[in-house]
Amino acid sequence: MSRLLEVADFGGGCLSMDVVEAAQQVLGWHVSTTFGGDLTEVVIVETEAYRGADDPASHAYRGRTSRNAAMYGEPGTLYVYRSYGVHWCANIVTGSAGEASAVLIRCGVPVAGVERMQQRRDRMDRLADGPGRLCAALAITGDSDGTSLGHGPVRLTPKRASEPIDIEAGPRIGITRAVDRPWRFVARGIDGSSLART
DNA sequence: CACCTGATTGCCT
DNA sequence: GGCAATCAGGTGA
Repeated sequence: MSRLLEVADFGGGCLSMDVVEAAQQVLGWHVSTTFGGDLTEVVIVETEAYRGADDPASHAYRGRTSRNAAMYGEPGTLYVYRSYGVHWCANIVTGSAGEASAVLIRCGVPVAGVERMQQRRDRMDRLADGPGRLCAALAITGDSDGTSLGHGPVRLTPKRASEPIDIEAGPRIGITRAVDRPWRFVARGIDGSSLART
């Protein structure tokens, strides 16, 4: 081994499993960026699963377009899209290449570079509480769409301790199709994911 | 080509 | 709680 790997093997292939399972597995993992030389990092505490062609709420439900092309890449690929023409949202591609399943990162707790994130957000709190806010705090934009979370500008790190996390499941937010699927997952007890959602 | 709809957020009344 | 910002894709004429 130890040759340059094409695909990052996150925690023993966790990202290759079903997206609904992977969305729970990545709770507690870290996402970091070093744009401008400043390290900023959060712990993932809330996710949503979007399952490729099977899922009416997925961007990939109606097939490949220029926007969702990154979803069809290898597991561990970063998919970034613009939401409502205003914000950026970051996803972790899972499953197998071509499956187009991805985990939306909805909320993170800042653990490094808090000051830098406060500058980027122009506020002191609620720095990464929401998919658009999280990308703003980490300075993730469409420029990083399609890059590898293993060796790209945006890095994903499996959690070290495998202590069980108390996971609460519920319906996904902001969608109108397949609203009955309880594919939103919140890690309780890590703190920071407790703010009201209207 | 025109119109509608979002995997959202923050500011306004 | 209401609603504007802002644009790519989906849909249908």
